[in-house]
Amino acid sequence: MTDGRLLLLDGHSLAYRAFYALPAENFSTTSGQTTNAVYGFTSMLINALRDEDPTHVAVAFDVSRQTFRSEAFPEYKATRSATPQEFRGQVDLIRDVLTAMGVRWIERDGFEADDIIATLATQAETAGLKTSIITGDRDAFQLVSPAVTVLYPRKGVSDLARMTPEAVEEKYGLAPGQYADFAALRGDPSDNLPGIPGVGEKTATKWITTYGSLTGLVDHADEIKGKTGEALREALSQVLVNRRLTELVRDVPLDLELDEIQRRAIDLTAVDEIFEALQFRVLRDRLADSLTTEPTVAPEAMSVEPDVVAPGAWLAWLDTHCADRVSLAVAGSWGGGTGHVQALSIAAPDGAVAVSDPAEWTEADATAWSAWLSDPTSHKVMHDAKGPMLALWQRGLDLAGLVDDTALAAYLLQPAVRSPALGELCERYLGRSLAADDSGQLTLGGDEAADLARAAVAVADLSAVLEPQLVVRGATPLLRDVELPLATVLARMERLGIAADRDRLTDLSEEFAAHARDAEGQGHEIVGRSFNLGSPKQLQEILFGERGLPKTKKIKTGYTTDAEALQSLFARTADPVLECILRWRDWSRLRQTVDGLLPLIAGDGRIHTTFQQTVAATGRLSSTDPNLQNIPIRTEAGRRIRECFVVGPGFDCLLTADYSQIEMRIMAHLSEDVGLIEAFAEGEDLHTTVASRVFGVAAHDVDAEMRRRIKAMSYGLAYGLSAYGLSQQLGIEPDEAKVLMEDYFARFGGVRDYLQGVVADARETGFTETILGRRRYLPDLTSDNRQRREMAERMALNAPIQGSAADIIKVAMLTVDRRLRDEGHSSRLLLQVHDELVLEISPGELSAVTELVTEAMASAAELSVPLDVSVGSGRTWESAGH
DNA sequence: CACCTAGCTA
DNA sequence: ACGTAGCTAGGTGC
Repeated sequence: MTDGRLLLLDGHSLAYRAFYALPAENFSTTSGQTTNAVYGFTSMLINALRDEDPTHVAVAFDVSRQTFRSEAFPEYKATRSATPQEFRGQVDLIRDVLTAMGVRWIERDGFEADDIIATLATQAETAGLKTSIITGDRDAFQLVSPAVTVLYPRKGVSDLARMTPEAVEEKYGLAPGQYADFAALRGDPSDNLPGIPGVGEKTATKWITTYGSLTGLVDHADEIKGKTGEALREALSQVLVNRRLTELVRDVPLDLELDEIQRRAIDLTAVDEIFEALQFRVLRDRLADSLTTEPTVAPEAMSVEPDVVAPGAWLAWLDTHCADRVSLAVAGSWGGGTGHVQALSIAAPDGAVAVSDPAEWTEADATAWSAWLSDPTSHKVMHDAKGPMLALWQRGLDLAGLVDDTALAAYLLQPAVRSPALGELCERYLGRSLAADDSGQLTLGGDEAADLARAAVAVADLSAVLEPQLVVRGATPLLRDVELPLATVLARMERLGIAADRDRLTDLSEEFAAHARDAEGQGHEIVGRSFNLGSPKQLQEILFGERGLPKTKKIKTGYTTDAEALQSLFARTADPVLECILRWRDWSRLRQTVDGLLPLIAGDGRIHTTFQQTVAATGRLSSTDPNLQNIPIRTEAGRRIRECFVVGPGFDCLLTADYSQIEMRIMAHLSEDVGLIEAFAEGEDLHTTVASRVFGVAAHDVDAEMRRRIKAMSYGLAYGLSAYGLSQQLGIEPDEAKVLMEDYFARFGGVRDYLQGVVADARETGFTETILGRRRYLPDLTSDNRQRREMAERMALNAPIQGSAADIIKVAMLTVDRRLRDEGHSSRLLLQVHDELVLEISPGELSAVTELVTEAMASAAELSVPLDVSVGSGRTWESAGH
């Protein structure tokens, strides 16, 4: 039994921790039973069973306050206030949970849970077991040894400090064996054990380390000088009483063999029953996951022997094996709207696998491949097909008949997992490793053919595993009708790119750089020496050190020097260096943006971004290399960068079409708030209409400030804005912001009810959902860590709104793309910027395409308010904007 | 190379 | 601690 592991939990102390860590209002059943302590305890138990993977497990409880300690020292724990009513019943529920989970719990009259734990840990050490103890009582630190670790909840119920002998030494400067002596000297207010006046942890540690132990200290008590020495001699008898109480009993008569606390299989039916009664849906799933999720070490990759297909034999091979749905893996590279195919691999449903190098194709092979790839009735499954599609296009090969994409499928199942790389999915869903690098772009290394063949097989297996999960989830239409066809539309947009005015960008770069140099020079002159304006560290030294400016908001590395802080400093001190820094930042930022774009202008004079379809947890797209979704627009100089995105040769103009206030419209739709729906129906300026209702004045009496506040409030709502945040943004007192929010909700109560409902539902189900059923899982909604929990709540507020907007514009893009092609237009979609589409318009097509785009966007979803679209056109992105 | 700060977009 | 979702650049310290 050398590799046995014992897990011990202190039932009462952990339940107490949970009771105070988790807000009771978030944890009660519909019948009114408070469950925060049960939840927190059970959560810790499940985590520990998963993380410690014990062979033996037991939970110890205190029986009553009558113990040998209270007999020896009547004041022991006498100041503990009465157990709160809502806590008491929960201990019984915890016992029920333990019974259902097959975990033994132990209590003994006259002893505390810690004594039982000390006894079992001692027995286990003798028997050669390693022990992990989870307790909120620091007295257990005395048990720590090479064989015994204490896991002490640092904060809440999920953050455990792993107290090994080294950790105890580091934290207290003591060996675990000295802890009881130390605790006796320090005293313990929560146990009502008096300490020594003037002696805290520092002095206690010093004495113990100097004299080795309490006995050693007592022997030399007379030598200790000063007030603390006197206090020690005065309190000596109390300290010795304390010492008897802090020592844990290691030989409680338990009448229990270690065999009896061997971990048993969990009775899932019983667990389901009690978790159902406690309404612990999330925990149930977590427990089920922890039982089914297999080893952290991925097993061997499977071995695959691809067929060797002779040159000229591909037509026959494809004919024989590829009638049905097959998986296709491509090795190569792609990005920036283009790519290169190195090799292809097919895994057919009949088990046949083959790898092909296009460089070795005969003419007949090329024809066979081309026909098969472009045949929409030959169904293919791929992983992250958008990139390979670009590479295939580059070779003149078209791809059709794509019926599944495992990257998109995995993204819909778990959108919060960034980059569903094939290797990771293989380990997560198939429990085996894949010999491909993390990028998902297969590189042909050592045994290149075998690697690629393995990828093709993995894609087939993954697709088979993911598909039923999507069906259960109801996400199949989202994959089949939205994400999958969108991948092709995005690939087309990436391949097209947008034309850039290189000369103009070059001029801008020089001009912006000159302005930046100017600001830099002035800054150096004011400070009297040269320094790096781009270094927050140097700025801090100069501003807060040399120039003695008032400190700004604290950040990890000191004090912030962000624009907002510097502006407020300037308002107070008028220090001219601040103005130089801000000016330098503005110009160098613009120059940076321009300089980032210039090298990305391809040989065709166009910039080809890459749209990421599987990174944003809400369902949005993102854009990289370069990011064309954050091109400046707010400032005049910034807009000059937009002027460098131009219509390409042979086309008439660019057209931009954007949804106005789409998020507020979605809010009106989802909340069904009558007032907000009416406000949109009126067709007047939304924020003015809303303001007139909140402030109870006529629309023409709404002044700019009123409108500004309401606009900020409306937008803030969709982000989970607090009264404090609103006050910060508006520059008003928190109280005033609170009143504003109350007034707002008095008029738009449906919005408040909806927002509250979203969070409550998400806490219950574990996820939020968009209008197309796109989910976002938010396990932190039940976190005991307040910061994480509140963050998750804000995400829950925002995800359905931002995500539904993403759903809508994706549908619109599909319609626009399809209709442009179906109706014979050569105008084309180039960019998407969340609520805006940018198109390049062929001569003579402007009015038809304007109508087409407006119509497609407005009808992309049927909401209870109209979807308003505004369009503009011009020779540049800037002049097409509005 | 990873992290932080800063700043741009919707 | 206090408004969501992204991407990129430069500085800093390992």
